[in-house]
Formats: sequence, C-alpha cells, structure tokens
Amino acid sequence: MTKNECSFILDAVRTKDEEKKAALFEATVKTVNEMGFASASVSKITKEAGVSPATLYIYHKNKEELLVSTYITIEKNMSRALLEKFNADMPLRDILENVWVAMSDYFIKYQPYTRFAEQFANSPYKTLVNKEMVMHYYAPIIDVLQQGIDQKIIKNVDFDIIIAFICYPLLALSNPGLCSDFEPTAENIKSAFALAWDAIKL
Amino acid sequence: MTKNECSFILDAVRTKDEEKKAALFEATVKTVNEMGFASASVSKITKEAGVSPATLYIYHKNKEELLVSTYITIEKNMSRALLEKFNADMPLRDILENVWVAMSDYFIKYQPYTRFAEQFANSPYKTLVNKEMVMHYYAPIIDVLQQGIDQKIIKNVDFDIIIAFICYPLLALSNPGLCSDFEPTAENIKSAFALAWDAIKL
Amino acid sequence: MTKNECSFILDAVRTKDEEKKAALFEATVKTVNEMGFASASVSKITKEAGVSPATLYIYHKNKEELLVSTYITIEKNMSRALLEKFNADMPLRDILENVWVAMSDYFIKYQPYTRFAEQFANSPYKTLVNKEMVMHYYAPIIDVLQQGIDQKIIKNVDFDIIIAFICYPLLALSNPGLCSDFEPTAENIKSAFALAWDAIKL
Amino acid sequence: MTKNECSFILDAVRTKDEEKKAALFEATVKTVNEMGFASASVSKITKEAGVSPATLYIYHKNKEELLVSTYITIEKNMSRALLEKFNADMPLRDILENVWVAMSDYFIKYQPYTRFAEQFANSPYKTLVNKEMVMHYYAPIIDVLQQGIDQKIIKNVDFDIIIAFICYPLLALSNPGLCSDFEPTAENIKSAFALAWDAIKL
DNA sequence: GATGAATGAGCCTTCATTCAT
DNA sequence: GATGAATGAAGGCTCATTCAT
Repeated sequence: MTKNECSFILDAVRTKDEEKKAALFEATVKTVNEMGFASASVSKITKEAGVSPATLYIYHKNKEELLVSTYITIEKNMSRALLEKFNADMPLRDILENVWVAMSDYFIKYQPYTRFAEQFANSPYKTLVNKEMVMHYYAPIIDVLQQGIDQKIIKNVDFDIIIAFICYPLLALSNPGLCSDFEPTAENIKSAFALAWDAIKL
Repeated sequence: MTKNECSFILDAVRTKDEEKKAALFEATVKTVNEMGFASASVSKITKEAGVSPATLYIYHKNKEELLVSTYITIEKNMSRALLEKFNADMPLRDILENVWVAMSDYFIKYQPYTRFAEQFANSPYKTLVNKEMVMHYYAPIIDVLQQGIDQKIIKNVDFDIIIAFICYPLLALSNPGLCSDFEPTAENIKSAFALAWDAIKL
Repeated sequence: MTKNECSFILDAVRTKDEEKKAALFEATVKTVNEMGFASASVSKITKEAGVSPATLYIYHKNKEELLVSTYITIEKNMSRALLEKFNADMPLRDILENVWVAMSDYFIKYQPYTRFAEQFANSPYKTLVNKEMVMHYYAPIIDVLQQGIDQKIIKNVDFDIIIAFICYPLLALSNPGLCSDFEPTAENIKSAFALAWDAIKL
Repeated sequence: MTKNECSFILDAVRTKDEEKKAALFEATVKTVNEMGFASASVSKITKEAGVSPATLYIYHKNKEELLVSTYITIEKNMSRALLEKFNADMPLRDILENVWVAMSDYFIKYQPYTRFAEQFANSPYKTLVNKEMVMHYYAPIIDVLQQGIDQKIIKNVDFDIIIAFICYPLLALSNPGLCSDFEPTAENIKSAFALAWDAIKL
C-alpha cells in the first residue's frame, strides 16, 4: 500500500489527535466557567472532554499548563478575529468603530471563551503569562491608536488610559453577570461606541 | 454572677471574637490573592489567620460562606468609603469627579480588597450574591446619575453603559496586573476622569 | 473536676495517640515485608494499621519519613536490646559470645523488624539515614572490640573487617530466605560463634 | 529469499535485538539502584534504555519478569566469572583464596550488578526465584567445600554456617554504603580472607 | 469559644499495560 | 520488531469538615 493509498487513515489518526486536544480545550473552558477554578478538577475536565485523566498529560505537562495554554489560545483566537476585518485605510473613528463591533461580535459569539479569559486574567494564574507577548497579538490596533495620538486626533494621555476606555467598558457590557440589562443589539453597541469615542477623541 | 459583674469579661471576649473574625477576613483576602481560589484551602487560610481550622466554623457556616461574606464585607466597606465624602450639592461634574477620586483612593489604599473582589466577581461565586443588594449600597451615586440623564446633562443611553464608563476604566487602571505603566498620581487620576466625563456627558 | 480527677482521661487520650503511632509502625513493617517497597502503598499500610490515609500525615511528614523513622526505631530498639544484657566485666570472648547470642535472640524474636531493616538498608532509602548516628547506638560494643585490638586479643585489621565477621554471618544465618536449613538452636548459635571468634581472634 | 540470502539481515536484526535487551538490562540495574524498587517505574527504565515502554513487552512478559530475569542474569554472570578461573587442583586454602579474590574482583568491577542483586535478594521478589537453581550455578565451589568437611580440613558444622562466613563478610565489605572505610586493595582483600579461612578451617 | 486529632472523599499525577499503526 | 497514544487503576497527599475535649 503506498503512502497515498492510506492517506485517509493518516488523516483519521491526525484528526483524532486534534479532536482530543480541542475537546480538552472546550471542556476546560466549560468546566471552569461552570464551577470556577476552585472546583474544576482534572477528573471533571477530562470527563467532560470524554477522555481519561491520563490522556490529559499526553497533551499538557500538567493542569497549570492546561489552563495557561487555554488562556493563550483564547487570546490568540480573539486577536485573530479582531485583525481579520481590520482595515487601517479609513478615518480613525471608523477604524475603531469596526474594531469595537468586531470585539463585541467576538464577546457574544465566544461568550464562554471570554468568560474564561476574564476569570483567568483576574486570578493569580495571570502572572504565568507573558503580558508583552499577548499585547503583541494586538499590535496593529495599538499602532493605530498611537498614530491617533501623534496626529492629535486622540487625547495625549497615558496610553493605559486610552486602552482602559476602549476595552474595559465593552468587556463589562458583554458580561451578563455584570450588565444583565444591556442588550447587545447592533444599535446599542454603536451607541456605546459613541461614548468610547467621545472619551478618547481630542 | 450578674451580667454586669462580668461585662468587662464579655467585652474582652467580644473583642477577641472580633479580632478572630477580622483575622479570618484578612487571611482570606491575602491567601486568595496570593494563590487563587484553586489553592486557597481552609487550612492555609486559618494558618494565615493564626487560628485552628475548627475555629473557622464558629464564625462561618462553611468555606463558601466565608468567601461570600468576605466579598460582601468588601463591597460594604467600599461603598461606605465612597459615600462618606459624597456631597450632592455641587455641579454634577464635580460630584462625579469626587466619586472618581474617592474610588481611586479606595482602590489604591485597599488594593488587596479590590483584587479579591475582582477575582470573586469574575468567578462563579458571584452568582451566590444578590446583585441588587450590592447595588443598593451605591444608591445615592446611581440616583445622581439618573438625575443627570433626566436633566439632559448625561447621555440618554442604557444605564449599564453609563456605569460601564464610570467604573470599569478606573478599575482597570487601578489593577497593576493590567496597567502596570499607569501611575495613579492625583494628576493622572484627574486626567483619566476627563475622559470618563467626556464619554457620558451630553 | 481537678486535674487529678481526670488524669485517667488524659491518659486515655495520650494512650490512643501512641496506639495509632505504634499501629502505623507495625503496619509499615508488616506491609513492606509482605510486598516490598514497590507495593507497600500508603493506603495499604494505613488499612493494615486501621486508620485513615490522612491520619498518617498527622504522625509523619510523608511516606518517606514514615519509612525512615520506622527503620531508625528498629535500629534503636535492637541496640537497646543488645546493650541491656551487655556486661564488659568478662573475658572478651565471653562478652562477644553474649552479644552474639543477644543478637540472635533479637533476630529471631523480632524477625519482621530485622527483615524490614535489611530490606531498608539494602535500598536507596538507606542514604537518608545518618550512618554515624546509628553506629553511635552500638558504641559500647565497638569500644570493647577496639580494646581487644589494642590488647592484641583480636587481629589488628581494618575495623570494618572485624565488624563484617561479627555481624553479617549471623544476619545471613537468621534470614530464612537465605539459610532455610539453618536451625537457630542455642547449640547451633554457639557453634556459629566459634567460627566468628576464630575469625577475629589473634 | 532463502534463509541464507538474508542471514546478514537477520544478523543485523539479531544484533539490534540483543542491543535493546542489553540496554533494558543495564537500564533496569541503573534505575533500581538509583531510586529503588518503589520508584523504578517502567517508563523511567525504558526512558533510561532509550526505548518505548511498549518495547519492553516484546522482550519481557511484564515488569516483574524483567526484574527477576535481571537478577538471574546477574547471578549467572557472577557465577560464570567465579568459575572461569576456578581450579580445584590446589590446596583447599589456595582454591578458596582464589574464589575469594575473584568474588571481590566481581563485586568491584560490577558494583551496580552487585547492588541490584543485594536489593533484590533482600526484597520479597526473591521468593520468585528458585533458590536451588541459583545455588546450582555455584556447584563446583560448594563441592570443594563439602570435600573440605569430609577431609576434616574444614569444621564440620551446618553447611549454611560455612557459606555465611565465606560469602557475607566479603559482600558487606564490598558495599560502600555499609563499609565506606574499607579500601579493597589486593592486600586488604587477602587479609580479610585470612579471617574467613581461620573461621572455617578446623 | 477554641482546638488538635481524625477522616472519607477527592485532589493531581503516574502507574503498568495494550493497541493500532 | 517497534512505537506513541491511550487508559483505568492506583499512587501519595490534601481537602473541607466534625468531634471530643
């Protein structure tokens, strides 16, 4: 049998591996969201993923690494989603509005990922992740904001302040546990952006 | 022996009680901040507090109730701090700026409490707390914002949006893990408030 | 109730503790002898001792410390037994014969302790025990041998050689797994000592 | 393809087999010596040997059989080494001195094998090995000792006693963990033999 | 009120072994 | 023959909680 003849088998095998890894990722997010880090044990996560506890250790060094890699995967995933439709050839307000809408879309579409990331980022696990590396994923957006400051379109204040008004209000609004009344319709998302823009624009 | 005769003893006992309860509170905050909910065990918390594990159960029904009551204590504590200097007899911008500065003062002075509250609020434990009850602590501030909307000083958008721009940017800026570059000087705090005001003002 | 009146209760409590510690000691010896270090798990040892696995950790830091302390206890116990009847006011041959008989008595009476000690001493665990400290238990016997050398009653060879002929043949003979044919009658023990004496005497 | 045509291949394969088997043997000895039976897992042994855990099961039925066969291999190896230079055409004392020196040479040259064998022989694994079979390897030496008894050159005591004075002192002296001070120079080895001979000679 | 001792249940991880390739 | 992936079972240890004192 030539390599070609059995390629479908190889595919099957490779697919299965990726499936297990993906199942562990999803199970980690789901379990941690449902019961928090305090109760999300390896046995519960692997049961949710449909694999043996021992199998986890083929894909991850230990539980900590599983949690960290789950977080990093989400951060990568989200930055990719934001940058996919990113287009810098527009007025700054429009660029940022598009980013704002893309963020909101992501937060809604991937609610569980977002909740996990929030829980992780507000726990001591966060110290295990290199902050610069994560920020690097969002470089184009950061660049465009810096240009806005240089061109005197955006207020010339500490950069963290700009970020704080661009990211966190929307994060809060997308969190049903915090803002249960806010309905994330396209209209509401846009009217929320108006506030963000007013905040940062010069 | 009458109640009077031993009142000084009761006082002594009562004092001791409060001391132990306070020690448990502080130990809970410290331990959870240092190692997260996943590792903050009863034995570690009580060791940090300098009491026996059994003693915890005199003051709290169980571990969950300890965590919840710790969170509620912090919320009460913070709302009291905010409202202490609250004065509604001023222009709305000044009122809110004072609240903003008071919040910042609290976040800085009680960093550990704030970190604990954030960690708690972003975990499933949060569902154990009645949200309305907590919001009620901040009623005067909410009232003043609602009046601002009614008087067309503040944008007439979903109330959650207003909150999102008043609370979360400052919370993010006060989190050294998120905004390590931001220095919370009086000046920086005030320039950050300028953005918040621009965001919500009509 | 005065302290005197309830002393029996305190005794009861203290006794119980010692009982648990003793039960763990015996269970460790028995379990390791029956199935070796490879299979003597904490759960099997504690089941044999009639206590919860968690209870072990009240009395010992961890499994390793349990094994080491069990070995040291045996070594202390044996040296005490040897020195109990030790009497240096006799001709050297008689002194050593008495020690030889006492050793043999101990090996037979406390077969399980001896087997455990042998298994331990021939494993890497042995490196965790301070050799000098253990040798110190047997100081009087060592002294008498050294005097024998000085007085030219015993051959003037490397001290380890003397020890090797005084201890290890008897240890081997007392090991049913090695010398199943040897019957440890008083007569056989004495005739074995004749060889040891001929070996070391000048 | 006939057997002849591919014999060179078979040779290659056979060589490879023997290499893997030998690697497993060495890895077993090394790993058990370093961490004892309690920690010497299949995965650690096979990692040390540079093969997959699954490969172990091609050469051995299971872990127990690996350990037993490792022990038997060592016994065979040692008896072969002792008998290689064995020559019965000499006075008994010289015969035994040669055996003594050969034993010592082996213990030193193959320290790790000796340590493994000691650890094994002092563990319950020993019961899995037929003692007579092992003793049979050393038959010529045993015969010569028996003749010594019959010819009234050696003391007429229980045979186990003779063995105990011929084997165990030297085993102890060759164990650095027991006799760290003893230096196994040719001279020291010979002076130790003098004691053994004095012990058994009539 | 306060505690050290005690525990069954569960923790994270590794075990010895098998199987598809 | 050789292997990496997979696993149920078990490893050592800590958990949250109770109880006798």
